[in-house]
Amino acid sequence: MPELPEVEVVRAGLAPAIVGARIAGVEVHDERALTRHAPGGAHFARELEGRRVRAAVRRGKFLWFPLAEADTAIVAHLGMSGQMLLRSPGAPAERHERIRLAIEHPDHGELAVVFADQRTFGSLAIDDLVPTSDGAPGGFGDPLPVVASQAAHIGRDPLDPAFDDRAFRAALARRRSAIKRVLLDQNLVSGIGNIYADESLWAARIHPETIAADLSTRAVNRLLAEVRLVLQKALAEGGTSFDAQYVNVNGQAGYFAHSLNAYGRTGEACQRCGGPVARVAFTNRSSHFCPRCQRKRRPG
DNA sequence: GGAATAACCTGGATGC
DNA sequence: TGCATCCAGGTTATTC
Repeated sequence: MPELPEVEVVRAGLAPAIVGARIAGVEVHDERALTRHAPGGAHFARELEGRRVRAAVRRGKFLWFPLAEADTAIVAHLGMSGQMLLRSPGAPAERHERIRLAIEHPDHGELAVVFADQRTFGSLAIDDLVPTSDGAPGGFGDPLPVVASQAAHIGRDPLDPAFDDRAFRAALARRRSAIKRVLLDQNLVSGIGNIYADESLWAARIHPETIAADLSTRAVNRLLAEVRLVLQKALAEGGTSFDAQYVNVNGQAGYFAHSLNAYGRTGEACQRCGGPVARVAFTNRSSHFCPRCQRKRRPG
């Protein structure tokens, strides 16, 4: 499931090939991949053909590719199973291929950027760039203070230099929801999904059902530090892959699944205390944690 | 405005 | 073997 590390691996892999490239052709195989682009496939293709890509940018799980000499960008969200793959021109269609961009790069020649998506929760769109509310760069990969409008509502991610730790602590102090739910709220802090929420809470020894406002300042600081460590480590290992759902632009899996301590380890011994890792229902998904060393604490 | 929940979707795993 | 059901989960609309 692509979360911040997986999306960043995709961005970093695409950037050398797509930045500076001219879009020579667009093939839309499945309009469901354009649910965020209301005018439809023909409009999407017409607007992109002949344009040049200026940058490859990410905030949280959103990617966008600003177009040169324009205030617009191609915005991409991978959803649960989206992939962006670099292929040779004329390469056979990928399974679940939805959209293909033919590009021409001044150094790398002709390439194909393939958007494939099994569960069709992901999408591409052409979107307006709008000024950031804080004047800082819109995301990683572009120094300009603009952000794709579809990503403007989400918070900055914990690895963003402009992330405001103090505002995050203040927001948590107002929330009476479980900390796990708050970590998944992209409006507050972006880039964290179910896997890295479980891993960060395990590392910080915080029970996922702890009310956010009940966490001490010290606990919130510890959690933020662990969130950053977990994301950076996952990024260094190429992200988390359980199956073919997440791969980099070359179709290769990441290695962080081998480093998980809580997520997907139901019944196994906790790497810290030896107790069994538990799995409990959490809204319409699951939480994994160690009941022995992630105890619910009294407020304060 | 905050909080909670359902719906969207496909394919692998599981049970009968 | 074949069919039905469950499960995975990011985002958003809806409801309270």
